[in-house]
Amino acid sequence: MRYWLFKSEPDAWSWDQQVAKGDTGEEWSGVRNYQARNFMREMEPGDRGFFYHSQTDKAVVGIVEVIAPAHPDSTSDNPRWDCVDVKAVEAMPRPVTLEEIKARDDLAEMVLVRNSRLSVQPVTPEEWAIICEMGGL
DNA sequence: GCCAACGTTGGC
DNA sequence: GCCAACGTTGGC
Repeated sequence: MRYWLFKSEPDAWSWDQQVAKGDTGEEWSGVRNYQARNFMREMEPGDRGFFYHSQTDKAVVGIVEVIAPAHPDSTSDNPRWDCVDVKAVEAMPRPVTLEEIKARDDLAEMVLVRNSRLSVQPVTPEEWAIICEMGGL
């Protein structure tokens, strides 16, 4: 099982909207970036991911699970764009902010810190454990 | 609202 | 195949 991070602008798709979808989940659609798409193609059902709010929040707010492998993105006519389906698993008891993440030496190598523009990215098991602990899980 | 970083496009 | 121009993202 691998770990990931999914970034979303809360105005476009928020954690609350994800939670409202329940176990049915929702397509992680709209990604139009090859690197991000390629990561989604590597995902398998059961993989876990952080749900990160960019812009106004700039914080990891919840955990999602991949429930369907990569398939064509229904919001694109172009067959090159694939996406996975994810469902909400649980909210972070305390959101972990970008500021807190940046303040830690042991998270300095996170893609979130090094390449802030990538919207779907891998997370190492070590990073996963640290952020879960910071978030009160 | 600004700007840096990055990805994409298109002319050559 | 290179690179300049342009558009977008996201932190500040």
